[in-house]
Amino acid sequence: MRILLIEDEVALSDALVQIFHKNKYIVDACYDGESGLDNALSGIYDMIILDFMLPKMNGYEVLKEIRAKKLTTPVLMLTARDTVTDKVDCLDIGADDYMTKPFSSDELLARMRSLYRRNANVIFENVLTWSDLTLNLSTYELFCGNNSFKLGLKEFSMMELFLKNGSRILSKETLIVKIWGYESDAENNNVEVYVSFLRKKLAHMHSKVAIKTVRGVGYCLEEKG
Amino acid sequence: MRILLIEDEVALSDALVQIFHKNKYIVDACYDGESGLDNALSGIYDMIILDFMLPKMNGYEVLKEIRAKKLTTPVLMLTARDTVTDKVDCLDIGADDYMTKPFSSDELLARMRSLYRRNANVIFENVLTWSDLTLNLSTYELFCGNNSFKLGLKEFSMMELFLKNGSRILSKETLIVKIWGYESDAENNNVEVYVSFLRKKLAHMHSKVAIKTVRGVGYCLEEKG
DNA sequence: TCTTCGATCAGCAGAATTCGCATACAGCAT
DNA sequence: ATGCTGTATGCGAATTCTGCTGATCGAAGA
Repeated sequence: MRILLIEDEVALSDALVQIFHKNKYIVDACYDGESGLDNALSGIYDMIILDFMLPKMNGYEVLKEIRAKKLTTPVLMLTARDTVTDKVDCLDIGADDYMTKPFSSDELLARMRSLYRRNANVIFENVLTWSDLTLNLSTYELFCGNNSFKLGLKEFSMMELFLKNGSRILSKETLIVKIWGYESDAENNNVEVYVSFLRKKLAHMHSKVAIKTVRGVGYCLEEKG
Repeated sequence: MRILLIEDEVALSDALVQIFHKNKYIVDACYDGESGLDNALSGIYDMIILDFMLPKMNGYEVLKEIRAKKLTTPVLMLTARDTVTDKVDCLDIGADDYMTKPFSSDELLARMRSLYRRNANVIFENVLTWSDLTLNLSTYELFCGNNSFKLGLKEFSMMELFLKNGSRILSKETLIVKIWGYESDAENNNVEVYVSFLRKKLAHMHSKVAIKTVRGVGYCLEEKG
């Protein structure tokens, strides 16, 4: 697991880096908001540990910018500010957890494990992967080996849902609600058409993955071979 | 969002139910560990709020059992115990967040939103088990040991009913209503045909479970050996 | 206890109908 | 113009249903 630590108190930062190393994590440390944001946007991290009080740009702004750029990396806020509104604000703009100083390193590690466990194999470097498929969430490109396709918005949304759910079956109603929205008059046929488009592209790329239909129920991904 | 609240302090439970209602969440409340676990295993919830100190079975045990049954519903622990080891233990056996009493309801709601947001597009794994059989409600797969079968829609609905009712007898009329719907001209023979399909698959998997016919009444599951 | 008879059930195979697929085309926005 | 999106249609496939035959069960009477 690769971690980005954004924390300006050098003593604390160093201590955490040591602890993370002991736990076999790869860590990069930043000491101000701007460089933290730059590094975060590289998209290579599995988790970001973010302090609130930072030089140049505070943690709240960094987090906001990260989410505005559609980066989905899990963020754990780590701060001395413990008012409820601070916590609520951060959680609501996209933080995944929030710990107040002073804190126990064991608890921090446990919370990181918990967060990572739930998102394991789902999002890595801001792309979604499943079997030999990789979907870039920023460019809407779908990769399989050396081949790639740029997907349209609807195709992309559908592929995203499939990749996030793997072999779990998604009903057409679910797909309609998640892709076209709760109130829409999209019909089953719309789903079928886009499934057909995606299948065509998967075949072109010789992917091992196929979209399997479960008659009367919905669709799911399936790995061939 | 449908929430299961497992909390034995009635005053707190009632207050939370009110708060959840205000936020348009659907809530079911349980007051002890055993009934909480039963309800959790139904698999219909999007999130579980779980107290630690509970009659009959404590929260730790409930959580352990939930994860042992491969249920992936997010669980937020809510408890008076605030030692680090308690937190670490719970997070490591599968809790997604941990709050200590007393807590702010606003923070609770924010943490719930955060947890829900991150998993918004993921269908949680839900399974039903009885004896050596496990039915994955997300993939329509029926497992027995290493063997598995993908079930069709009607087979699946029937198996789901059987597993939910265990050794309780289900009449053909009940099965018809639940599988084919209230208004349908499906006849007893339809039920018999699908019972036969399922029996064939159970035999193939060498399951200890058999569908027993109770002549003139209906069917139920039976464990052999 | 054994036998008999009617009712109920299992299992198969082929028919039917629903459901899904692919393609074509029109509308719209960029 | 180009590409994305939504709608319509006929074909194809798989599940689901129906009808039938033989098997099994259980009650009642000898």
